[in-house]
Amino acid sequence: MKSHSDRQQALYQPHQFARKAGVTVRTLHFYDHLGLLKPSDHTGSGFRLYSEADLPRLQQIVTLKFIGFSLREIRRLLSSKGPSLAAALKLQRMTLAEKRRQLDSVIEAIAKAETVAVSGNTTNWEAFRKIIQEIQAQSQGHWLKDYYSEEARKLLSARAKAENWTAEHQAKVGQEWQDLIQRVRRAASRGVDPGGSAAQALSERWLKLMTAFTGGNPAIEEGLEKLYADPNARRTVFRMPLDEIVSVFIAKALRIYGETHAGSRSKAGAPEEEKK
Amino acid sequence: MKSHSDRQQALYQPHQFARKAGVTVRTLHFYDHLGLLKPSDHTGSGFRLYSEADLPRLQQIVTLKFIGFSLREIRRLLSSKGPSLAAALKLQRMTLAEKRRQLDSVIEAIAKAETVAVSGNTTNWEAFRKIIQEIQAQSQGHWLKDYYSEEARKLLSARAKAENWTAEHQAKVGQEWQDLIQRVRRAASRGVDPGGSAAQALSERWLKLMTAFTGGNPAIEEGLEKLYADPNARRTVFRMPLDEIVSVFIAKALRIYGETHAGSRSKAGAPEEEKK
DNA sequence: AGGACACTTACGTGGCGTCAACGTGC
DNA sequence: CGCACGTTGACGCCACGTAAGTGTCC
Repeated sequence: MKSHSDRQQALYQPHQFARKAGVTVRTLHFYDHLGLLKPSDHTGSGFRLYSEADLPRLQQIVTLKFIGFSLREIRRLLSSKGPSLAAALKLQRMTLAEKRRQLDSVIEAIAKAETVAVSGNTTNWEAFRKIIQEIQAQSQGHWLKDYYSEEARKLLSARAKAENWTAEHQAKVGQEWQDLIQRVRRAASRGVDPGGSAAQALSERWLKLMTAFTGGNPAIEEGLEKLYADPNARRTVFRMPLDEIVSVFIAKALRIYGETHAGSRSKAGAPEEEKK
Repeated sequence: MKSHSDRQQALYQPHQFARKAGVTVRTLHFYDHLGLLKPSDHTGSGFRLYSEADLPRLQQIVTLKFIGFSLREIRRLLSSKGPSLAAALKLQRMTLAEKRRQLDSVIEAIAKAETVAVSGNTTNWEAFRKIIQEIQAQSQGHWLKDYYSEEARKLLSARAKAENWTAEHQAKVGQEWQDLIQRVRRAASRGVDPGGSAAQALSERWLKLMTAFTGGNPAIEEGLEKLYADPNARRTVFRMPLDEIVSVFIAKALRIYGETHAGSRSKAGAPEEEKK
C-alpha cells in the first residue's frame, strides 16, 4: 500500500524479516545454513529475500523452540514425516516435568544446605556433601522407580538390604542408567544402525545393567528374554520417561543382539535379517 | 595394611581417583587443564598422582556442580576471594526457582496447546502460536514485576493501555531485558572494565530500555538520576533475581556513564529522539 | 611381553554471538 | 559518494566425550 516496492508481493530484507519474528539476522543465516528455513528468493548478488509466506514457518520454529525442542527435532516435526506433533508434545511435556522434579530436588538441597552446612563464612563441607548426596540418591531412587517394574524393584531393594548397598552405590547405578539412556538417545536420533557395532555395544551395556540387579535370578532373567523377544513387553519392565525413540531403538538393538548371540543362551534361533 | 605401596601415603592413579568421586578420567584431565584441580604429584614420566588430600577438593567441585554452578563460578567460590558461599547459594537457589517458574509456564503452555491447537494429525498453528505467546508474555510480565518498582509498573501499565501495546510487544521488552542482563552478567564475570567502551555501550542500552518505558516522565527520570548516583538506590528500582554481580557492575558502569555524559542531560531533557 | 593403564592433541556437541574482511543498495 | 546494510568464514562459548596415535606400568 505504501507504494514502496510492492510490484509483486512484499519482500523483506533480512533485518526487517528478523524483527517481525523477534530473532536476529544471524539466526536467519543459521537456519538457512541448516536448511531449516530457506528464503523464498535471492537477488542476483546473493542477498536473501524473505516473503510473507516465509513468516509462518519461522513463527513455527520460534514457537517450537520456546517449547524446548532442539532445532533437529523441529526440523523433523516440520518435515511432516517425523512423529506427529501431538505425540511429540506429550513427550516433551513429560520430559520437562521430569526436569522440573530434578530442579525441585536441587532447590530443596540448596535450602537444606544453607541452613545446615553454611554458617557465616565457614562451610561444613562434609555435611554439605552428605546433604547433596542424599537428595541425589533420593531423586535417582525416583529414576529407579521409573525404570524398573514393581516386582523388579522389590527384588532390588531386597538385594540392596541384603548386600548392604550404600546411598552412594545406588546413586552410581542411577547415574549409569541416565548415562546409558542418553547415549542410546543420541545414537537413535543420529540414525545409527541398531545392528552396528556401536549399537551392539550399547545393547551389551544395557543387558549388563539389567542383569547386574537381577543377580542371575531366573524369574527376572525370563522377563529379560521376553524383553527383547517382544517389543511390547518393555511396558512390563519400563515405565515412563523412556521415550519412544529410545525404547524402540534399544528394543531393535536388543533383538538383534539376542539373535546374534542366540546359540549360547536361548532356544530361539531366528533367521538373520538385513536392515537398511 | 595391605603392604602394597604405603611407604608414604596413598597415591592414586587417575582412574582410581576418578572412581572415588564418580567422575571420569577425562574430567580430571580437564580440571587439571583449567587449573581447577591439580594433582599433588607426578611421576617422572608425566603421570598424574592424586593423594588423599586431593579428594575433598574434587568432592567440593562435584557437589557445587550438582548445585548447578559453572566451573568458572566454582573456581571463584573455592579460591576464597570470591563472594561467600552463603550468598552464592542463596543466589543460585533464586535463579533455579526462576528457572522452575519458567519451566512451569512452558509445561502449562504445552498442556493448553495439546488440548486446544492439536487435534489428531492436523495442527492449528495460529492458535498454537497465540497460546505460547500469551504464556510467554505472562511469564515475562513476571519479569517486569521483578525489574520495575511498584510505582514504575503502574505508569508502565497505564502507558501500555493508552498506547495499546500488544502481548507481542511486551514480550519483546521482556526479551530485551533478559538479553541485556545476560550480556551484563557475562561482561561482569569476565572482569570487563566498567568504564570501557563495551560496558559503556551496555550502559547506553540499559538507559534506553529504562527511558523507553518512562516515556520521558520526569518523576521516573528523577528516579533514574538517583539510580546511578546512589548505588543503594537500585533497590528501589529492581527487585530480585538481579544478582549482585550484575547490579554492582551495571551500577558502576552507569555511574561512569552518567559522569562522562553529565553536561548534556542534567534535569531538563530536550525531546531528542532518534528512535524507530 | 602383553594388556591395562597413561599421556597429549584435536575435533564434535548446540545455537547462535561476535568479529573480520569485503561486496551492495538506496 | 557515503553509509547502512548485506554476504561468507571463522572462532568463541561450556563441559567434557570420543577417537587417534603413542608412551609407561605391572
